[in-house]
Amino acid sequence: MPNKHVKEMEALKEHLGKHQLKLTRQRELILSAFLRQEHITAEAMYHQLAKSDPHLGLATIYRTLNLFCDAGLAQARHFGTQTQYDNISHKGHHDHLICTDCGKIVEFENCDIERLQEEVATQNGFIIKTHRLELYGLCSRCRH
Amino acid sequence: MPNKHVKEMEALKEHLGKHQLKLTRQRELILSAFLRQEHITAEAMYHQLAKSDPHLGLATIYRTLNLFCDAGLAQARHFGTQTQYDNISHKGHHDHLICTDCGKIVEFENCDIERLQEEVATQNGFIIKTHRLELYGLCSRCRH
DNA sequence: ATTGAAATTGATAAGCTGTCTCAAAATGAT
DNA sequence: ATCATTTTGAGACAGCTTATCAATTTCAAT
Ligand SMILES: [Mn+2]
Ligand SMILES: [Mn+2]
Ligand SMILES: [Zn+2]
Ligand SMILES: [Zn+2]
Repeated sequence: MPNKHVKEMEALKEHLGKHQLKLTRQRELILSAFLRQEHITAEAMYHQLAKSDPHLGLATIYRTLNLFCDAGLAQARHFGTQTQYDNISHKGHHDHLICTDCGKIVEFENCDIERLQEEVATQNGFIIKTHRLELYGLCSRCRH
Repeated sequence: MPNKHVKEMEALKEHLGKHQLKLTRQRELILSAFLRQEHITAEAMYHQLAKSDPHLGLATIYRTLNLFCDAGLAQARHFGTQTQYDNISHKGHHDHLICTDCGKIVEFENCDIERLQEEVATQNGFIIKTHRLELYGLCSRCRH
């Protein structure tokens, strides 16, 4: 576990402590791998980790990534067919631009859009809990 | 087929003609049922139509609703677990507010948001083809 | 109206992603 | 060190949608 992931490790431990959950070798391992990327699917991580840990089960990966979501370190996104687990440990809320050709994902944040969303909700008597904004198109390289 | 659905029927016929597809009793039937609602799942329509047509297959419903998507009459949305087929025949693009408590869905359109989306895309070198904006929360009734 | 190539249908098998089950192993409070 | 509790791994299972394929229907050309 690299030194730079200490803060996230602490956050996980705090969540575990609050919910009578245990810290296992697998959870440490998966956290370390997870924090190295921005978005990853359970299967992709399964294959990635199989090289060093051939007996790590896919179910454990799913369970652990979902645990990270509960702990506020990850967020599940549904860009394509498989769930992408988004690393939100060191950044706040954000939305995505997705290239339908090469799969490139760009994260962005736009306060004006967020404010207008609240406005729309208020006009309709809603109180927003979460939202999902995804822009699909072609990135600069795939456009040509 | 009610008289008021003639325009959509024509749109479907045009799509069929352009793609060497045939007009069948099932397609007419499913179109008629589809146009009576704003959003519906394939299974919901299956059960709805089973009352009058017990032999209409679920696969045919799926195939036909996907055909409507190709023809521009419908749009597939993924609010929950099942695909919702959105009737866009008589309205343009729109986004949704969804109550997580009672499932109520409100459609809205906000040009300012759309414009800001284009801005974000341009800043990142993207050209938007489609987008998805969903606001999840509590409606006025479920808030209390 | 009849023909016949091509498309469609219905029943069901299969596919895909993700969760559940459960015996064995690991954890950690005492 | 003990031992109740949690976790793991392997595979079964579940939910939703698409693929398969023989039988039927459509429709353009007689
Ligand atoms: Mn992200
Ligand atoms: Mn709609
Ligand atoms: Zn691209
Ligand atoms: Zn509600």
